[in-house]
Amino acid sequence: MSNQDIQLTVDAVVFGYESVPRISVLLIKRKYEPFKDSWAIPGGFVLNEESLEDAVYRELKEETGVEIGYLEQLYTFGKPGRDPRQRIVSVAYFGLVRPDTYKISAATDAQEVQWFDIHDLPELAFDHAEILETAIKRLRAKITYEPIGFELLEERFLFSDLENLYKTLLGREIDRRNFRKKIMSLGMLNELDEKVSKGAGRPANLFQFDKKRYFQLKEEGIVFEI
Amino acid sequence: MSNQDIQLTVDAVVFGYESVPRISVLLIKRKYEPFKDSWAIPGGFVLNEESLEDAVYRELKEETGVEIGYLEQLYTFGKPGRDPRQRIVSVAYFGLVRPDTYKISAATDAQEVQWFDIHDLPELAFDHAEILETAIKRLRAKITYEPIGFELLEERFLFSDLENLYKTLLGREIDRRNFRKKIMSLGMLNELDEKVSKGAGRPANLFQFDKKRYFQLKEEGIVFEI
DNA sequence: GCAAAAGTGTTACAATTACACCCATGT
DNA sequence: ACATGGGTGTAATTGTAACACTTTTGC
Repeated sequence: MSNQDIQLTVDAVVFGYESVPRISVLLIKRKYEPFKDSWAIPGGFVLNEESLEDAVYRELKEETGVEIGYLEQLYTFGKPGRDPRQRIVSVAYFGLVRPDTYKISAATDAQEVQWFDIHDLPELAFDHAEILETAIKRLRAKITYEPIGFELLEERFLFSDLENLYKTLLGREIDRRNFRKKIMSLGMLNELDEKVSKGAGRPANLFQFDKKRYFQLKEEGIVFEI
Repeated sequence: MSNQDIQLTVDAVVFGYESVPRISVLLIKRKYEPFKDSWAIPGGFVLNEESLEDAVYRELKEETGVEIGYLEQLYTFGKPGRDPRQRIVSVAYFGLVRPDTYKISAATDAQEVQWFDIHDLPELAFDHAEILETAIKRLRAKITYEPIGFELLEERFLFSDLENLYKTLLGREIDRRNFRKKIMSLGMLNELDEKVSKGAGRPANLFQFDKKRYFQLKEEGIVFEI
């Protein structure tokens, strides 16, 4: 009927955030040809009876041990020749994980898995550089109009963490006062009654993103926007 | 290596605009099972050596005669069971055509091809209702932050056409004066020295979208936004 | 001369930006 | 007491929203 010899894979571009601060991405070192020993985005073939999302979760778990918190479809890459052996079309996803997951997987170093600063990347296999670039663009754009930044922070976080995340990701200075006013005026953050000291300086309050409230507000047509 | 029996297709959700006004979408009536005689989004199998985009252009041309002006990837649909016979993953695209193309293809009615008002749709085959819904959402969202509306109008158009397009697509009234001020302040439209009369009322000026200027402004960080 | 659509400005209000000092803690 | 990061308010500017009358044509 269609005389096709096209294979289907999924790839997962997973980002993390450390308060160094840096945005990092999870890569694996390939064990087999082609591109043996090159770094690559984790991923693999989709099984006959599993959904694309299931395939991403499975591959990611198998290859890196990471369980993802936030995941969305990014783009489908299908140029002939992107894999030197055969025609492979890959549905790329883009995901975010919290620092706790982050540390665990960096420790689970049995396989060759590593977090890389997105500003200090190795050469990548296949067209993975392009995929990664697409994902970074999406991430940067998306934190300004959807509250996905919180998926990169611990559940309870300092306001300064949020601020630094935005500064790092947007690559520019942010006015602390205005940023705080804006975020607070959205009414999606709960201020907790707990303070944390980072060793130096005045202890800071912990905050929590209120997902329920966010969806309520979204219903009412109020949109997240920085 | 991967024991896959997944087939890959592309689908093209193509929108047009008539100054009735209505937004319409191009559908075909299926000739074969499954869903024989149902309406469906045009599309088909990707050939082994062609890119996904090439496949969309080809299928669309073959099935509807339409040559697309604007095309972008929409989303990839891959749930098992979306095709009753076999596992098929479909990369959906979303496209826009100008009214001239529009009329030609509506006339080229040899095959069962038809434009449907997006508010008056037939039952659709497979999961095509979901695909179409995704595409409509994207279109609605996108005209507010990218100048793709112009791809639905003739190259030279009346300001009122643009206004009606936005009114129709956004489904709400627009203040004519504010809309004009805003669009004009972007500096992406050329006002031509030609007037057109629509039978009744004062003749209106023709306008043209200045793509070069748009890309210049985009470089400078000025963004289109309504 | 009247019906129909095009064209145009001003004012009130809301949102955004710019900007600097005091506070609470650890050492 | 000083170094460090946390927390806060106001004024100027800019952008957005609301609003109605005049102009040009066809009939």
